[in-house]
Amino acid sequence: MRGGISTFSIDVYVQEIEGVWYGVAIRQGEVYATTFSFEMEDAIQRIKRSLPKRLKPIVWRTTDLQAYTELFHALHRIFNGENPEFQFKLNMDHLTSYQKRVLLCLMEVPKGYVTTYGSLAKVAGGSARAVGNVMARNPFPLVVPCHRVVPHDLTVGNFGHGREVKRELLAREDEGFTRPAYKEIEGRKLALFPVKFIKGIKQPH
DNA sequence: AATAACCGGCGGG
DNA sequence: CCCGCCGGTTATT
Repeated sequence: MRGGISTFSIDVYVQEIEGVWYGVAIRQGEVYATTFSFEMEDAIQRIKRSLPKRLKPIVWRTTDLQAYTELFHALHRIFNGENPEFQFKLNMDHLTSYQKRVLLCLMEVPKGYVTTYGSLAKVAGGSARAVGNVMARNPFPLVVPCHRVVPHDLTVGNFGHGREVKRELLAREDEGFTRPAYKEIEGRKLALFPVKFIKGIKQPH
């Protein structure tokens, strides 16, 4: 192939659980992308968009409960506001160093809290705008919780799956926290706000 | 390789 | 509300 870098195939699996379609891209035991959608085709398209050009996706629809049951169910549990162990290795080799830095910081935001684009930028570098760019292209939605990033006025803000879905995800993640907190990352403070602080989040009663 | 256009934001008036 | 700026990424030349 003319001395160029060869292309590799990567397996893309989709599976439906309780009305939600989940998708994962896996190669040699490592996860390259995850997604969810309410339509199978959309889930496949979202996964494909996340993959680097040189990876040729091969799509499988899995109904059998074998290799990746645990992975799909972890995604489904996060979707439902739970906090499962996630022991699969994420492969971020195809991301820029800035994307990796932002996503790794974001993984420090625990369920029940949100942070802001600006605060994430202060910790990870770049600007709030740049953080927004990273969020918009997050290859691991749910696993890397980009739904936990909101504008600094604590409105819900935007979301690739629609802001109503973002609102619902956050409402289900409520842990009853009532005070802001922060997490120290490399000497800088990442702001954490209870999900209750977000404007328009339904209170459970 | 260089430049422009595009945003899931912010902050000041 | 408006506006200038933000800075990484992608599209265009």
